[in-house]
Amino acid sequence: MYLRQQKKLEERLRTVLRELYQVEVEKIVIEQPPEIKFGEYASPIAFELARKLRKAPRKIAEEIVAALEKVEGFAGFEVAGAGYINARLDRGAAVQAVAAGGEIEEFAEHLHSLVEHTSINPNKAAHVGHLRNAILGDTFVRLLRAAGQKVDVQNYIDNTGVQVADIVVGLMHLEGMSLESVKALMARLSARGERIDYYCWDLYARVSQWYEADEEEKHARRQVRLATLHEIERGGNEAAAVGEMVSTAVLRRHLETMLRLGIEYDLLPRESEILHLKFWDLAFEQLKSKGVLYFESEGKNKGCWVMRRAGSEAPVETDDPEAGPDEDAKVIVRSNGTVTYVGKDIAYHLWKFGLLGRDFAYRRFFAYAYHECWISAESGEAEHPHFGGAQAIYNVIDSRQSDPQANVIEALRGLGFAEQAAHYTHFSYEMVALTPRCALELGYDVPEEDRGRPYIEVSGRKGFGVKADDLIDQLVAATQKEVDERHPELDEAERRQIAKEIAVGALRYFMLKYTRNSVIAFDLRDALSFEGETGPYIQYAVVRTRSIFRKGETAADVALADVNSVDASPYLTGDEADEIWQVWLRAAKTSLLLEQCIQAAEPAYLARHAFQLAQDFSNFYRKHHILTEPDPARKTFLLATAAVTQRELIRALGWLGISAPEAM
RNA sequence: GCGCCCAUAGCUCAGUUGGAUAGAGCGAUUGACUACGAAUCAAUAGGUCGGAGGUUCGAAUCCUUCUGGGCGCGCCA
Repeated sequence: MYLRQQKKLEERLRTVLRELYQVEVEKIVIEQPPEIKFGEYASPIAFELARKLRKAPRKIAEEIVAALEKVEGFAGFEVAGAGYINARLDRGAAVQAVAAGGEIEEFAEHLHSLVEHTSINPNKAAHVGHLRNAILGDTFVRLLRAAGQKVDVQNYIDNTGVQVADIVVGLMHLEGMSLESVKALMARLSARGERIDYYCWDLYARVSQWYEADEEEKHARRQVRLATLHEIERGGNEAAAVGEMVSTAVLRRHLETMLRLGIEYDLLPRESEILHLKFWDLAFEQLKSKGVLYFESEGKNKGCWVMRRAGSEAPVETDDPEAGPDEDAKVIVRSNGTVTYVGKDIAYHLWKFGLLGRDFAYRRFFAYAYHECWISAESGEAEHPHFGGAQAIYNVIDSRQSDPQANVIEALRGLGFAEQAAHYTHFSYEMVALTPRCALELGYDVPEEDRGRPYIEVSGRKGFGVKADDLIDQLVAATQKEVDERHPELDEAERRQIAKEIAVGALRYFMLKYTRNSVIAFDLRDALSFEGETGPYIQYAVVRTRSIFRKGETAADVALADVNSVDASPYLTGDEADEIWQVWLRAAKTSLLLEQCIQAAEPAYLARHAFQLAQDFSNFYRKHHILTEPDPARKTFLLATAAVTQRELIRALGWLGISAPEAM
């Protein structure tokens, strides 16, 4: 409702400005006044026009207000302060509109989008940093779908990279295992109920140390690593088979971990197929023919195919032979003929946009309750969904990779795909780090020089960090304890279900409440908190509304339909009424928030909005007792207030991937 | 050396395109369960928005510069 009225007001203002002053204003700024008593919308447009029209802002505002006359849905307009134009909604009409309209008001373009997130190297357990990535990505997927977009969810698997090679080195060289004994190890772990990704977490840290441990052996050990990597890339040998087996098992564990948080994928494209299906060869031809890549015959990059780095100045046309080569250029093909990471990424992104001219084969990999997750393959099933060929893509990748991401975009633009480049979003976010205090509490050795730092980066290589499953386990244990104490009357299965929902709500909200470019200095105590600005606080508000309808022997949808027969306006004026109106106003803004979140690629806005609505409701709930209200018309209205809160909170929580339990 | 990000209450963070008196949560102090569930609510204290200039009717927000911190910048992936 709020967004629709805002657009109406915008249009009306535009018309008035045209008629009064013959001016076209590109952007009409409309905001919410600092206090609800000033109305629901405010525009400082008169200030902006003051200079152009050589007139006092207050005078302009008065003229505009006079010209606005009557606009449907608005109670009136007035001038305030030095020249603000304030608009008041017709509150009674607004309540009816909000109660009746449960649908999303405005849709962004109906694009076919592709969101890639999670993308954990399949060589160790997922940790808190990966959780931030997956939760951000999954939430954004839900937002896009809510806005009517068709979205494919992809989780890119680097199954042939150095990190997997490190695990293979660990198994085959440190542990002296063969393919058969690795199989036996996996069977043993599985029989004991141990997690393969946890085993790899420790092994990976050991291997990383082993490379560095002995100065004399260092070079030889690096050679082992490199040789293993090449065997894995080539395929068809024992190291590759071990890598394939272990990385696939770890990948399954990642999918299970994420499923605990309600996160699902449609496709797992793997690097092994990008290599073996020779995606790069096709991309290379395009890049060469369009002149994006050129062969360097001089300087430090002699013998390489390079491209101009994103953000660097276009080379000045010069005949000066002394100018020399662009030493800052990005190497895409090495002098030994192998392609770099960015090169492979360019090929992969051409595929994402349907511009490569080749496709993966596909196999079913993982079954969810309502759909299946597919994986790339060299040869696969004849029938499969269509993947790739998206109009817009979002890559959820941490901010440290902004340079390589910019280079991929630059390559697309160089190839003439300006439209695609414009719809390529590096959905970047800052890392999750541990506070030194938290690291110490978890039993890690923190070097003296690090103790004064604000935070310490999580590192899989060092085995330093909080594993995702451990964190979820701890959260579930903590919520289980609370639920058991509060609800001895419920049976165990119900209590377990509630505890799980609250734990997921706490974790997802914790990861979403920070804006993307703020580093999360992870603190276990904050993450385990269920009070204040947390997921459980919002869930609790919903539980309260459920309880009201249960006790009142009615239902939210009935309450929303009933308010139709009541004139709510008497209950919406005066100081006492402002806090009730505040609930309706906030509830009316969900569509606006959806639009803003998508436009800014920032889920945190919605997280905050949901919290504020829960807070408005809690405030209202304390002051106005619904079920004992003697005036039947007013009671109907108060019930509808609880109902609209419930409807909007459940919807917003759903987009955040958080469910609302029946009790808690 | 170059590039990107950050600095707002004791702590953790909001403040979206520049707009009215800079807001939350936690922590602190005080109060509220004989009414819909206290995982709650109310109240109080707490700020030269890192420093200095500038642009503007108006700056936490934009520009310049300095300080302090983080992250990138490879013929690694």
